[in-house]
Amino acid sequence: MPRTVPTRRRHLRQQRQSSPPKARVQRGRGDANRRDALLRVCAHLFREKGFDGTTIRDISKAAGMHSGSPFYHFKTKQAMLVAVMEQGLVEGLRKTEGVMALALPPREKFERMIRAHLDTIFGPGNDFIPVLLYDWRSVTSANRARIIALRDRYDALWQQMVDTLAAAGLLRGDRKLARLFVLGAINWSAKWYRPGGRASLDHLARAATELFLRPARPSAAR
Amino acid sequence: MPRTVPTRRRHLRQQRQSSPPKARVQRGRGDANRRDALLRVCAHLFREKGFDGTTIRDISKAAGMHSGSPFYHFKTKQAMLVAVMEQGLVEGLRKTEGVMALALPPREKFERMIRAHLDTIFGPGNDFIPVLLYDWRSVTSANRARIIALRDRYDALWQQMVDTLAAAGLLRGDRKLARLFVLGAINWSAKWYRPGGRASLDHLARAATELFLRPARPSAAR
DNA sequence: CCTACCGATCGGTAGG
DNA sequence: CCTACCGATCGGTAGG
Repeated sequence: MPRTVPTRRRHLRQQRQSSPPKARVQRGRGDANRRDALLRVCAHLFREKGFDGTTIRDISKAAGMHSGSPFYHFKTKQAMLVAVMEQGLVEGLRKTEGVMALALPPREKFERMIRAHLDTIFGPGNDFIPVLLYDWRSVTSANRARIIALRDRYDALWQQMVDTLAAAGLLRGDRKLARLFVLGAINWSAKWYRPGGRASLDHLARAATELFLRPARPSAAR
Repeated sequence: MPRTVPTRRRHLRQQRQSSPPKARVQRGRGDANRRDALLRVCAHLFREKGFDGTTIRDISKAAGMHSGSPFYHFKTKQAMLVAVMEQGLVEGLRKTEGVMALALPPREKFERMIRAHLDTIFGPGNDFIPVLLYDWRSVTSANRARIIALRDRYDALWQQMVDTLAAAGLLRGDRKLARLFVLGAINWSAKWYRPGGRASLDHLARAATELFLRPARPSAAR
């Protein structure tokens, strides 16, 4: 792996120090790539070993840096955690909005929503949302608000989906609790499902749909 | 809080050292009480701050001891974690077996099972199972087997419940996945439910039953 | 991003 | 269980 243009970068930093404070992401293109790679490493390690269980030195080593270097890209370890979660939510939100926008019957759309969510959890390199799901506890209270705002948008999409299903008679019971139970069942799969096993993600999505939804009312029913 | 009979205890330890190795729980009744209290403290703190996020000094302070003292009761911090999980499983298992033994129609029994599981998660002082649910990652591979064995018995009870429901036509889809989804939905509630809020645990159990089970077939159906 | 380093903290232990 | 303590490690920083 070639270390890209170190001279240029050092030059940019000098500029930054002498110029008035102008946000911080002023570092040039190579830095942004490096930061992304570093963030992927963080997501992967946080998922595997937990935030508290992951060392700056773990991260540095996995990213091919020396132990002090991650702090060139992130101010603190906590900032790495927050960045991981935000990136995960932004991507997941984009994907979920895409599915919600499809013109599909409720049942098919529900299955696609679940499938998309499963991909967010188990897709290759998708370690960002799992970190959110399992290390929320480690997020400082000062940092929670921004993440919660994104998360609320995610929940709103799912609530909309559940309401549609309930209105169509495909799902019963308290709608808000239904949303929480459905998402919980899927999120929990991160604990037991391993990609590459017998069941595919398609199969999981199908099984969840069968479990949660009633058959389309044929003629009888209410 | 009176410090109970320290002289007696010291005496017992002397004996233990001069006698042949005879397991380790030979410490007298006062010690056992103290150990239980210590374990409750561990469970509480592990649940709140995570295993990695909890310090021996946190534990010591909350238990009213000095920093080296917990190691009189447990060999390592890891041993505390394992003890917490095992105690949680043993108690949960006992409770669940009790419900399974009841002579009830499948639907009612399912609701009771869920209610019992919710109590295991949210009941006052019940911090043991939540630690198992959220800090499995911190369990050393050498210690996993014993916990898994207990866990398998727990899962077997639930599988039996789900199979009964499926046979009665109250639940559809892959049975093993159904068990995982149902338990996942309930387990996940630890993330969002807080006791003392609007909804009671009874309400949760009812809502989950409504969501997962179909209405008893009235006359039509297969 | 590397080098060299620091103060704080952590799990654990000896010895009583 | 207390006292006194240790070696290791950790997040983070100055300075280039």
